[in-house]
Order: sequence, then C-alpha cells, then structure tokens
Amino acid sequence: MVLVQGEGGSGMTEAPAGEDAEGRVLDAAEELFYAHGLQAVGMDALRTASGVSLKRLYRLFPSKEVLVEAYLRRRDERWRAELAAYAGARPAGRERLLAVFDWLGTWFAEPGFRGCAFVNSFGELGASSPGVAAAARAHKDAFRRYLAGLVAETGAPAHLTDHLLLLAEGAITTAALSGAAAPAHQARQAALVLLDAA
Amino acid sequence: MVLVQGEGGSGMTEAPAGEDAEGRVLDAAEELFYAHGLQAVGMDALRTASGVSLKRLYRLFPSKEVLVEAYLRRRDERWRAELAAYAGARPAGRERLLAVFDWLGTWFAEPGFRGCAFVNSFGELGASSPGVAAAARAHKDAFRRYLAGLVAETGAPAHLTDHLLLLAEGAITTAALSGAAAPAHQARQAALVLLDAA
DNA sequence: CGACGCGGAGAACGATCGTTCTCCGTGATG
DNA sequence: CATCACGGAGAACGATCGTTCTCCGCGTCG
Repeated sequence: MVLVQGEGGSGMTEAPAGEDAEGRVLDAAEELFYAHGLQAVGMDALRTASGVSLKRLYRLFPSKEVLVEAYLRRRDERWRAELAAYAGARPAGRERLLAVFDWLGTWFAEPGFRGCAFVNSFGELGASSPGVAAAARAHKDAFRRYLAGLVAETGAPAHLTDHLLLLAEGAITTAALSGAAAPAHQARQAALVLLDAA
Repeated sequence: MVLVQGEGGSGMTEAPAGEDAEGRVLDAAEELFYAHGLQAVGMDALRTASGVSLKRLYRLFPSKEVLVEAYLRRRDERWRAELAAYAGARPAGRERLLAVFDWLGTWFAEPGFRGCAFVNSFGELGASSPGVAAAARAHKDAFRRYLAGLVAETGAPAHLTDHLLLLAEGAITTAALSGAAAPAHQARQAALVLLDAA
C-alpha cells in the first residue's frame, strides 16, 4: 500500500526551497552542468547545491547519465519556450523571424553565458554517450523545425531555413568563444540580406 | 655538461615510428583528444598510443595541461595550413573565398570528423582552464583574420567577414551534430548570396 | 673489464568520482 | 508509550586519474 514512495509520502512534509526535490536537483544540475561542464560536476556537488540527499538523488535519477539526459531534456524545453515566447510577441512574418536573432542577443548578454549547452555536451561526451548525442541532435532538429515554421510564415523559400540556421549556430559559437554579444547583430544583418534576396 | 638532456642524448639512438618522441606524443594526443575529448583521455592512454614512456612524456610535457595546450597549438597550425593550401590553389578573389566552404565540405566528410576541436575543448574546459580558453580564442581570431584577407581580395566591404565567419562556424557545428557534410554546401550558397549583395 | 648513470616498464600514491551502505534521529502508528 | 520504517548525513568502496617513484637492464666511458 505505502509502496508508492513517489513524492513526499504523506503530502508535502517539507519543501525548503519552494520546489520539490526533483525540481531542485534539476535546477542545480542546469546551473552547474552548464557552468562547469558535465564531467567537472560530481554527484556530491549536485547534492550540496540542491540540498537533496544522495540517497534520494539516486532514487530520483538512478545514475548520473540519467540525470544528465534529464538536464538536457529540460534545458531544451525551456530554451525553446523562452525563444518562442520572445518571438511570438512580434507580428508574424519577417519581424518575428528576425526576432530570433534579437533573442539570441539577449541570451548572449546574460551573465554566465557559455554557448550552447548541447554543443558543449556533445563535444564533451557525444563520442561516448549515445544519449547525450541523441539529445543534442533532438534539440537542433527542434530548433530547425521552429525556424522552418517562421520562414514559411514569411513566404520565403524553404532552403532559407538552413541558411538562417547556420547564421544562428555560428552566432552562438562565436559569441561563446569571444564573450561578446555582437555576433547576434551581425547574424541579424546577414539574415536580413538573405531574406531580401529570397 | 651533459645536463642538456634535450633530445636523444648522443644523437638519435632509436626512432621506432619514423618520428621523434615529441612528435609521436603530439600525434597520439591529436588523435585521442579530438576523438574522445580532453578529460576522457588519460596520460596512460597517451603513453600506450605513442609508445613513449611516462617518464619521458612528463619530461617533454610537465603536465597534462601543458600537453593539451601544445595539442591545441599544433592543431591550429595544421588546420590553418591545410585550409590555406587548399584555398591558395584557387585564383584570388571570389573563387578563393568560396573555396573555404569547399574545404569545409572535404573536412566534414573525413571519417572521424567531430566538429571543431577548439569549440569542443572550450566547452569542456574553457570555464576552468584559461589556457584552453585562450587557445580557442586565438584559433578563431586567426581564422577570422585569414577570412578577412580573402574578403579584402574580393573588394567586398569588411563587414562581410563577420557574416561569412558566422556561416562557417555554423556549418562546422551543424555538420558535427548532424553527421552530414551538407552544411558546407548550404553555407557556400548563402555566402554566394551575401557576396553578390555586397 | 668494471662502475656508472640514463631510460623504460610499471607499481605506487593521493585525490576524486560514481555508487552503495551504515548508522542514527524522527515521526507516524497500534 | 513502545515499535518501526523511512529518510538524511556522510563514511565506505572500488575504479580511475594525474603524477611520482622504484627497480632493473643496458650502453658508455675510464
């Protein structure tokens, strides 16, 4: 009967940080994994940062690899939701499509910006972890599909999607390496040229 | 007197693989670090792959970090030399500039291609190793300078350099994640549009 | 021919990591 | 009030890593 042991047992016994244990673990994972890399963050650091005991942590995520994949999944969802919310506030068409690059600019300017979490994770573990590689590919595919939708709204030919995707990816990488937000504006300018030529 | 202990002592005692110890270590480092990542490759794997004893390895490179930076330095030089040789064989101007993207296509199609070694290294250790971060920035700066020279040869405005740089970076990342060489052609098409519009 | 010193193979060392286990306090239950 | 099961803190464990040390063979030089 009581074998459920799913959440807090008898309904919300304690909730120190206004969130449940899984949420606090994922918050800590997102902050630490993104800032320091996957291998550089140990389970003990996650435990300290989240305040969730090691035992509970391993019941929620049976291995570090599972936790890493959960981190990537949630980051993908949040990242795309943020982008969609930002661009969705602009009128459909060229303006919304170009807003993607404006949003990149605000992202690049955030403190602690360190490039694309999926590119970084893929570079670090993609060769040895099929799960990480698959998560990175899924993220990029989803981003491309979103971009394709915006391109279609402008009536531009579909192949423009790939060109703009390259500009966006290049801007993310270049902003991460250089530490500047300027690549977002440069990408927007180039995108405008491609859009006008299409 | 004999305190020099620089190379082989009394002139080339043995050279199993047609190269000196430092060269063999760097060859092994380039292959293993690029294929598996920096942290995933231990000094013991380098020793086995290079055939150079641990003692000698540590005399050549006093720490793993020094070896990693030497690997990045040499990879930067070789990468740019290959690119320059390929593009330099084409007539100066638009053709040579576009040849950069052709060369990217041949690179992407190589077996074992796993993206930009500098982006991968930066994502993995850039946050904790200033040397790795500096090497990555130096590589990207050098590539940008080379591209700027080619742009200047075409008579196009200087700001085209940054736009083409974003296309190239985006192609590298996208090719790595997707495992396809197509991004090189897409980037070339987009570059042609930008070039025509300039 | 005998002593020496360099270099290689690999054991050893201390640190750290992912994962599991032990011990103890606590809160609910009869 | 006594019992018990659960969860937390953190020690323990085995593996692995970067780095150093030991031991030994072998070529060199007086």
